Amino acid sequence: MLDARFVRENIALLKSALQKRATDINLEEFSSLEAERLRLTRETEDLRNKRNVASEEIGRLKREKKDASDLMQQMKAVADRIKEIDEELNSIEEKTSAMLMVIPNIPHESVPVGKDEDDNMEIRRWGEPGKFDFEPLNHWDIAERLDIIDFERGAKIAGARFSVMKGAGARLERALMNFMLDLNTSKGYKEIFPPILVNKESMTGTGQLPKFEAELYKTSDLELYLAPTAEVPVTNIHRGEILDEEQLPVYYTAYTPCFRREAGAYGKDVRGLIRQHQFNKVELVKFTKPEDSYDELEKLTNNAEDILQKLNLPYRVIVLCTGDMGFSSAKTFDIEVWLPGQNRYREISSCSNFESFQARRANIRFRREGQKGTEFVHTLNGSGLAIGRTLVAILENYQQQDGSVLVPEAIRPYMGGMEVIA
RNA sequence: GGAGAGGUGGCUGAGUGGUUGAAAGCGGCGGUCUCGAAAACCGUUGUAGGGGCAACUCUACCGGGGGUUCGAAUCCCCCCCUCUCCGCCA
Repeated sequence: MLDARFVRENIALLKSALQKRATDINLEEFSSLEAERLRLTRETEDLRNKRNVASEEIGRLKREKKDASDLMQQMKAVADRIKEIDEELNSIEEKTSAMLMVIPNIPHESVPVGKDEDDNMEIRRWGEPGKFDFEPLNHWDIAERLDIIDFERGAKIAGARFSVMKGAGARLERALMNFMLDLNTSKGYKEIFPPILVNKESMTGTGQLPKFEAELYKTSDLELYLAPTAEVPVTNIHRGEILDEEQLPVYYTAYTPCFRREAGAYGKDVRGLIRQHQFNKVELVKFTKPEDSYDELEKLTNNAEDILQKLNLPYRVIVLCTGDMGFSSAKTFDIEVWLPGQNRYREISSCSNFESFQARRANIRFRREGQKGTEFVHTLNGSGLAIGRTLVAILENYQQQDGSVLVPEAIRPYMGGMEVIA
């Protein structure tokens, strides 16, 4: 969420920023509603002041056993008027906050302007895509041959886009979680295991609601949603809090399952593990001072890359253009891993700086040493990494001609020393 | 699920419907004292939004939302959360 005052005072700037993001919000309407809101606020505050003064006087008169019925009569009228204005104010605020809630974040100046994913820019590559002297298979073919992922039974149990991990596949899934959590915590991220069901306030705090309800699973008898990413519960840890300057930056890492409806992705990635309704992910989350957040974004991205390097998986880093960025983000780097079975790079991590956008929604502030007042923190997060897609990358990059898959050295300790899945 | 108790400032904890933004204590900050520190003493110490160049001033906030009243932390209703006991359960 953007600051209401900022919006009404920067209409022009916003217009061009929002154009870049291919959204249309009626900013003039917002502005005039805001002006009305301010006018009414002043009026009601004046009336309240009048009433407060009079009420005190009434109290004094009564203590002195004098008649106050005249004044009380007058204040009754004032109270009615206050009520009237407040109702008007409520309806205006409902509108303005609803508008404010669906305005996306303003892209950082370093973000390339573009329309869609074709305008994203590659920043760097690491590793060489491996050469195979046989035709590399898709991960679902590899997995089915090894009987480590069962898509059919996943569909039977739950539906399309669900799967059952079995044997060495299940073990590998677990090994990857532990490997990533251990690596992340060794870099100073505190391990978190949060609730996976979250309330509406949390979803609103990080920006999933109110705009993206269709992407979320919601429980029927309770107002609880299944988290689509650990970003939601972990960022909301500090919702409504004022942090001390010396606490910052705060680093968290969390493994959680993630649940996404994938509405509107009907034709996409229907086979395999790439796009599932339920998947596992290890997330990195940071709370920083505003002046540090872009350095911290670089570091966070590097931390995610390090996981791929330790697994010796080739990848590239791209910066998303204005048209492809998520709603809440000011700047996003995607890390894409090389998948020989698809002969292309696929997203495996998305690292974003939300600046104060989420912090303002979730009201997460900090206080500078020796200074009056508070400021919003900047929040960041990135996958470190998506487990299922990492497993896919391992299967495809480490596959051998005989259909077996080598276990990357870094995770052999987590696999009980297993060197090959056959 | 049943029965009860309670949610007040960074923390502990008072609060009869009328200077209560809120006693007191602790903590924090500043000062006096000291070579320095502790102790003691004095002072200060919430957030947000309006107005003003500023000093300052107004408004709101005592879990959340409604209501009663000239006036609500205090009374009424709904919701949320915490605690205790019983039952059930991993």
